[in-house]
Amino acid sequence: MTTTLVWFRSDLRLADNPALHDAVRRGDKVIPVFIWAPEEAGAWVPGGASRWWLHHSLFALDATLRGHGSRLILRRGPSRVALEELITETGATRVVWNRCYQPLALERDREIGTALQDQGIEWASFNANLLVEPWQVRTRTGAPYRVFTPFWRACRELGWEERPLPTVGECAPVSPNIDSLDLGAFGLLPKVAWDSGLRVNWQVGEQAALERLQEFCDDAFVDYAGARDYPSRPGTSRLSPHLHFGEISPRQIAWALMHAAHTSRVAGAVAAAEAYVRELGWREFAHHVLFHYPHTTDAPMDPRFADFPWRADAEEMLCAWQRGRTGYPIVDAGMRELWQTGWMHNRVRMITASFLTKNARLSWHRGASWFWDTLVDADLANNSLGWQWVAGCGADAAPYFRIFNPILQSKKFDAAGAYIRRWLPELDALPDRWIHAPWEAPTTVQAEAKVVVGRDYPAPVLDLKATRDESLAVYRTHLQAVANA
DNA sequence: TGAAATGTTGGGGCG
DNA sequence: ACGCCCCAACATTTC
Repeated sequence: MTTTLVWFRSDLRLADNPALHDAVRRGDKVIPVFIWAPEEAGAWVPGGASRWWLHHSLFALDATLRGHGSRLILRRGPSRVALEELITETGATRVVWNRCYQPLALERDREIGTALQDQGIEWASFNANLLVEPWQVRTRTGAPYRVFTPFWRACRELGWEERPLPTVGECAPVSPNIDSLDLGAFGLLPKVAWDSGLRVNWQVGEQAALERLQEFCDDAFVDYAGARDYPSRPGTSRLSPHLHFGEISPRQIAWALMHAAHTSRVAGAVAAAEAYVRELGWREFAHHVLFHYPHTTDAPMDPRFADFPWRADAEEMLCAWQRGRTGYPIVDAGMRELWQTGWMHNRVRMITASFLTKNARLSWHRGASWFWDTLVDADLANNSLGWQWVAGCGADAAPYFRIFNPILQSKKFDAAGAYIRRWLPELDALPDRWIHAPWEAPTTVQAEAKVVVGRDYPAPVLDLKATRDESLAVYRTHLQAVANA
């Protein structure tokens, strides 16, 4: 009987897991393993919130595997060394994994594949985490896509009709002689307990992911298109961290949603499901772009922005933004939601990112780094694409003149201030009329509400109109200069 | 998945 | 009744 190492990475689930499924289907003796090798991620070592999630997800995966008669072997990297040691210890002759697409992970996996082959170890990799892999679609000229709409059309034409794989059944036990590190040895949990907000907001693991999907399919998704833009409403699926760690696959989500839509009696259910699946499409697009343009984690995709004059002397501004102390309630509410829960509503991500890159004119990279460290769903492909999109230097990016006005956005999408009040309790007593721009409230109103701007809540750190005008001028001048050069 | 500036239209107040 | 002005509401252009 073949002993097979199933190398878990970004696929911490038992259902719709092609690598695991393959090993079990063949009747191999399966040894599930996870290797903690943060140094292999280069500059993008998982941030604090991601590590917190990973800890709990590994705990959950081990528990689930134990329910199936197996267990998860934990090892420390380098990945290649750890795998080779395990091969020696277990007599495994085969290694399987599901593909990752970050530039450094791809390189590592390629090297490991070659090394295994040289040692006569069979290996196989599978697609578990994307509807369409980056090399599966090309433009007519054979180039990678740089624009979302044609990319998505090509993906739809390709189709992904295959039904998700079922969860695996009973697995052979893993010999007690095989050592596994204690999960605690990875040091993933914070040294100081800043994670209370994460604990109360999230249930980690495959089971929780499936429950959240079920909940979304049962009711919320039919209102998705109408509710997703309102941060105080529970209109989004909140599946992003589960997706990032592979506790659930995009195929499972797309399949479950389309099934729910086609059996729903609600008019427009299919259109609603498609609107959601389109967002999965942006995730696919981000992976496509990162695969073909691997430098875009750190450099702008649009070369015209290589020497863009981002503000370099605005550390105080960055700090105010990070801590949610800009004086603009919708921005601060978002940044505090992020800090406390490891997540931020997408509409507010756009507002806060526009504020940082367009109004404060700080580099998108500064924002990307902060999100990377604080988001539980931090994902290299999505994060790089999203920030470059807002900054105007990415693939299919927002044009430079698209600048969000946080006050208008706030009035439009949080009219009653429910979201603001949830994250900025100090503004609770301000009437709706003033909640979006507290500094405009008459001093008597401020006193009445016990929120004096400058004392209980920051005065605005920048002038919206002045920074907007300045930013437009800088972008225009720069792009003109580059065009003439 | 923007916002501000500028242009156009049409109803109502008014002499 | 009529022309004129004002301005809200909407449309278009510009960044």
